[in-house]
Amino acid sequence: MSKLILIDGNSIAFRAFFALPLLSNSSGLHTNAVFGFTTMLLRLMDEQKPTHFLVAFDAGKVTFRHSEYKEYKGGRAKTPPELSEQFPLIRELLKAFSIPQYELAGYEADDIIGTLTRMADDQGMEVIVVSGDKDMLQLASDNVKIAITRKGISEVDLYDKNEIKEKYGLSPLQIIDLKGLMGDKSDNIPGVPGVGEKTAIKLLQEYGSVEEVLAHVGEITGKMGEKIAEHADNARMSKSLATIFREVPLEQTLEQLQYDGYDGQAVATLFRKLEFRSLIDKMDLSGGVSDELDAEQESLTWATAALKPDPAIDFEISLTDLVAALPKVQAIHVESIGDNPNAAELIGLSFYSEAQTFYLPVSLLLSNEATEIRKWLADDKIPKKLYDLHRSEIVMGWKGIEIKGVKSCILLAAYLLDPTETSHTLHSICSKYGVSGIRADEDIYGKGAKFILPQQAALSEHLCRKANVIYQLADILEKELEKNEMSQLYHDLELPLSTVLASMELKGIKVNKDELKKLGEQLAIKLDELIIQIHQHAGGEFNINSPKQMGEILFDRLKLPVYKKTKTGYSTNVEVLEWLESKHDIVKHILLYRQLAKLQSTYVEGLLKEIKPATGKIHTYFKQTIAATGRLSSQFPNLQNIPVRLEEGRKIRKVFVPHQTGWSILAADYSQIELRVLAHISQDENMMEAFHTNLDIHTKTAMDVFGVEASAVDSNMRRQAKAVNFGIVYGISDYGLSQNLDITRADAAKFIEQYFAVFQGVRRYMDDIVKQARQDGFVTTMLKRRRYLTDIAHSNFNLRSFAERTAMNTPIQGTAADIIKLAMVQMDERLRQEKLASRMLLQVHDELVFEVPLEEMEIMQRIVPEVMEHALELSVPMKVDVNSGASWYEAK
DNA sequence: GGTCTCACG
DNA sequence: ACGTACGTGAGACCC
Repeated sequence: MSKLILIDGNSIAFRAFFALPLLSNSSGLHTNAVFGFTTMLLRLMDEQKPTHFLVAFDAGKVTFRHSEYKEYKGGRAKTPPELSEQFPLIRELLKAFSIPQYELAGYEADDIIGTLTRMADDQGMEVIVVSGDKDMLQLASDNVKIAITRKGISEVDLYDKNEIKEKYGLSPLQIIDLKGLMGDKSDNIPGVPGVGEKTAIKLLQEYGSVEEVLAHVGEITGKMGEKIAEHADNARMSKSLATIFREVPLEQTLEQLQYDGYDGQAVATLFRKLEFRSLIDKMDLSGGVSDELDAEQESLTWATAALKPDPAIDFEISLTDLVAALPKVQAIHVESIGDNPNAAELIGLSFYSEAQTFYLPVSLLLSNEATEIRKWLADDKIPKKLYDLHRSEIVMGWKGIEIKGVKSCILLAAYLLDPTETSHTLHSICSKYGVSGIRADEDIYGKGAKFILPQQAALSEHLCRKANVIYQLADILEKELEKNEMSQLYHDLELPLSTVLASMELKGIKVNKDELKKLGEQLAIKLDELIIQIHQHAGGEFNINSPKQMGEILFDRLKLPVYKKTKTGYSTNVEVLEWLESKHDIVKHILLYRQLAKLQSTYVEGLLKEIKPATGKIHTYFKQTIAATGRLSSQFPNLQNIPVRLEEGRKIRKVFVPHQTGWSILAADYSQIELRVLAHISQDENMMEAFHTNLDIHTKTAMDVFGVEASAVDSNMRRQAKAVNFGIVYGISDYGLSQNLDITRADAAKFIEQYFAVFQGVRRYMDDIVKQARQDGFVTTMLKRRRYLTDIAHSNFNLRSFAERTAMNTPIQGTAADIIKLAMVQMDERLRQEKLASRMLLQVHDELVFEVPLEEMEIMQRIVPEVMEHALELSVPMKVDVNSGASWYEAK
């Protein structure tokens, strides 16, 4: 039997657009509505298996309904440009799927669908109408079902005649009368004021139709009757507007809507352009690319890579043959399992050459017979390409094996090309750049509890394929980097940095475990006392760690005033608690409890878990390919957020000590690196002058903003000026500043205005960078690091404002990151040159931490600031403060 | 897995 | 009219 699917194209596009976050591909094209539309199509095809198909669109702005009622659809918000630009893509999508599409001037999609529904119904065809608009329910019949999207587009409610009866107690045609009485805000159809769905249904169940209701209006008592009588004309017109016109003069015949499926190649090509990776995988289109490339595919910059034939894979190769094959190897892959590289299990290596590709399990790699292979890996003069140099060096480093001569790291390159990309797995990079030939790790290994290593043959094939695509991707990505002028950043900074980081992480930092345990015991005593006191004040026991229970105690039981709410209930954060502190004695105990509980769980217990028993050290992992600004982040554990602001927490730093007795910890931090960077980038005369004369920048800001002498700046003025400076770096807004300083928005705005009056170069920079971001779609740092800002021209104020602040902040934060990274690479080099035993241990965004033997203390005190201050020359001097002591705590 | 809270620069 | 400061990671709770 034939089955016809009719889609209301505009309605589904709108639904998809508002249901999904604003996705966009790497060229800044928004794709969320297209994506939603696509998933809808795929599901319909899969579940319904239609024999006939059509997507109808509204044509133009004016329809016959406007001549009837010119306010029809008036007051509707304009279609956001982010959606408008997607309509051509949706048309393209339908073309790729070979699905007929149709529109007709003067008519809406509803009318086209209504007409076709009538025609199909007459022929006894089964029909499914898909829309987000409940008006469509009027089309239901024995053969016609209506699918209405629910909760965005992920689910639909399928209505047939009976279900409409069940849900509304009305026949399909009475849906029109329902609209006539209750109106429709979104189409600006008035209906009868005061009549909602409930009342309308009651009336229709009693009288049957709008006309009958009006005829019996005398019987309807009270206000309701008057209202209906008064708005009788409205009701009639509304009904007429809501009626779908089913006699559209169509050129399309039902036969023309026959659907015979689609060409996978055309769809795959479009999906690649749109970067619908998950869909490409789902449809298994990625593996199917064969030798013949169609013209369209050729237009993709990197599609040719897909031409590469499958590698010849040898997993039964002898070690002797393998060594003989090494000179031709161009790419390798180091496979390891586990999130934490310092605890990951090394599985094996694969090697790619044009002639053959082979796999070497870890057991063989570590055998005596593999010396030649390890030598090859450690040979700096043999160029290699791989994916994730940083992780590979750590994993191999734990086995005592070095990798040198790496000229390409796919992960690093992909990150630099777009640091905001959510995933940089080898598989996702392949999809993005049109390289086929590997499956996702998850496909091979499963995930979570289901994780399992496959048989040797399957494992070997998967890893060999990885080495193969690494080889293919290297060229593609490096050409892109070259285009973006990022080659130097990649080769001279980020790649060497990977090695520097790996060596820091492998060394680790010594932790005084006994001291840490002692701290934990002291905390436990205080926490126990606090728990008792808090429960007493509360008049009963509850879990203080549960924000939900805490909220109930404070606001329901103790009836404290509610200051702020979260999405799910009462907010109980520090800001709220500090506001409540004077109102109840329990609050100060809670505040102290929170502070100490954080120390106990995150820092005492958390750090204890990370100490390697054999060495007493902690080995963090600095992620090099996560932060959108170019900063590093630290994991397993995070050593970039060890407490410092409050003394109780700061004591945690006492447990970070040198790994040998007689050594010291040396910490060096940049003073005001971000504001110095801002002074340089903006070339603001006043600010540059301040740094040249080595003034305290916050005091200087206070002097200028308040118009007073240095001697007249009190601590409060300096504090406010400091907050303004922070705000400037973050991309200032009066609202943000007002929150931070707890002042009115108007006062905050005045501050900012005064600030810009004296720092005019800064104002110019802020204006220019936003303009430039709008023009280019991205911003850059001094070293050409790039961040795309897809929302910079968004119609939504919040999204656009956020993008604008990001445009202001990223060049500053990112350049600061560039500078300290440069300093790290140079410092590593310098330590080697000077043959020093001192070791670099940690980086905390503007601070480097070293351990230093006594005899090197003097030279390190000199060298470290020298290297850091001159890592990159700016038009203002850099300033670095150096401190040393027995632990990180003392090095302040 | 999402939410809240809080630690750092 | 809109209603956030920029960038991270981790622990606890709760569904």
